[in-house]
Amino acid sequence: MINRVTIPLHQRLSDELRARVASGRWQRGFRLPSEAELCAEFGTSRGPVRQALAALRSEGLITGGRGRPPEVSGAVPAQSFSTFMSFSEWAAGSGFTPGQHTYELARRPACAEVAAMLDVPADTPAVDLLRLRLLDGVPAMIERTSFPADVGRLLFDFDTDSGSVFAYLRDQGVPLARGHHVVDAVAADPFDSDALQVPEAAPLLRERRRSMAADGRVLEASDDRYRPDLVTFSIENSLEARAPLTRVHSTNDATEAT
Amino acid sequence: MINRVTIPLHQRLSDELRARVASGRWQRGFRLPSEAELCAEFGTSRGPVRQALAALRSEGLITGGRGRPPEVSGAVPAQSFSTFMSFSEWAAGSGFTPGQHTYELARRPACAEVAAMLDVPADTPAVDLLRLRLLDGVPAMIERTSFPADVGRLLFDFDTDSGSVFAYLRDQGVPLARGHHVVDAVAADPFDSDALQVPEAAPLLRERRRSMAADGRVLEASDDRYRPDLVTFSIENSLEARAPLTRVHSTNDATEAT
DNA sequence: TGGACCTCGTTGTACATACAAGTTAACCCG
DNA sequence: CGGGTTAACTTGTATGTACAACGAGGTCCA
Repeated sequence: MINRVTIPLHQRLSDELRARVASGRWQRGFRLPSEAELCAEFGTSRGPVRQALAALRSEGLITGGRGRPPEVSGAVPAQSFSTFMSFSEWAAGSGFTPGQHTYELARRPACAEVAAMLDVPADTPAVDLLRLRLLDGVPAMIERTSFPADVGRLLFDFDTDSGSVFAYLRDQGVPLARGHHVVDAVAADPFDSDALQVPEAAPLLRERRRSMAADGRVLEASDDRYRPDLVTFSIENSLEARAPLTRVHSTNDATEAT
Repeated sequence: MINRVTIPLHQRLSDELRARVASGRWQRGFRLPSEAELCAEFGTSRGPVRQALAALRSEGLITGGRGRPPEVSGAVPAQSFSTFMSFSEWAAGSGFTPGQHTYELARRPACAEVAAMLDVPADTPAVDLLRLRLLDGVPAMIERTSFPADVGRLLFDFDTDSGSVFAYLRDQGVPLARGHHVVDAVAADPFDSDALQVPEAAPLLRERRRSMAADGRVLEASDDRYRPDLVTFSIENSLEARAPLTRVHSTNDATEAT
């Protein structure tokens, strides 16, 4: 039974503060109320307020230090687990219409590479999914995903052209809990260049991902290749907060600071 | 005057715990002592202990939840601000010998791109630094960095072939506090391919960086191009902890989990 | 023997308090 | 009028307490 009646107070606070920033009510540079004022407004003690502010700070949304009330940094906010894991959710949240075209959904014995990524013996049954992902109808990413058979089996009851595999699997109870990502660059192979409409051997931004359950079992492994003129990754770090990573639609320059 | 006599308790605790993991005394999967035991060991209250554990958790070093003592996750630990900002520090910490060869250190009016990155008017005096970075003597990265004149001026008193510009500037009192990074992929231009010893138009992993003071003034802007077979970026995220980003030496595969 | 149940230990959440450290703004004096 | 000092305010750090939520392991009964 799912028991979601009690949302912790500090989380409700951080959600509320996040919403005020997102709505534009609190603009960049806005000096937010002191902890004491927030306590008074929400009728709580300092603990939850500080916990909520710490969460926003770790996301890079606010800055500030001892003696000075926090300020809205206006930086790119860090992305939650599901937003970072799901292309569809990320695209929708960024104001684009995500799309997809499925080339292949196949069950076959795992080849050596797939077996290594899924952490299973070679020739174990696996399910491979090959899709082209679109942003507002424009080809943006080639997605080569493999699943263990018991997870991939679910996909044959799902229209992979309809939307988010991540959301579907989560709704089916697949306990995705952690992700490990490696980002590098590769040259487009003939298939990539044709699908993404770029010259052959053009540089692509590649994210290799392994998604795991809490106990470490690999539930999904993927090789995603992005058109770097369309999608990049962005990081904010500072002396206080370590670097959270976000995937960002690249508007052909890195100098979007106003 | 630098006043560093008092290191906060929770930070000493997290440093100690981090050290135990790094030393191998606490291996992957090790179930660490309960909060009560840690309190007893260090003679503190639960507050600092929880603060230290929260720091480790946000770095992805430990996992765990309600009712279950935390466990060492064995994941790639997040990198601190200075480790992530400094190629030299990162390389040394990863077990490599960093090296560098300076092509050019020049003072000239900022061109349009540099001016935009540094957030100054065009033709403002700026200092450009062009260096090849090495790992164990192997070309790994091309670094094109620009500084405002008052910061770059310091470099003319520094041997840019000797080591870390980041550490030098920090020691000179330059208050680097925040970084904004954008990662994408580009094709090697003729100069890149010659310096990095890769074919022309080979894909390179690019990190564009703007380093700022706490008040937002840009103190450094850089375009770093990595050989993707030598350096990649790595991210761990989870339902609890958002994604910190790390730069990782790529050992030609992404499946280094044992 | 096996399964349901309960208890105990552990972490998450929340409140109250106190002091230290840094920032800001007002104030006073030259 | 300007500059330095001071006082008030704000956040960081730390302690203590209490209860809720959850997991694991043992116990008891069928």
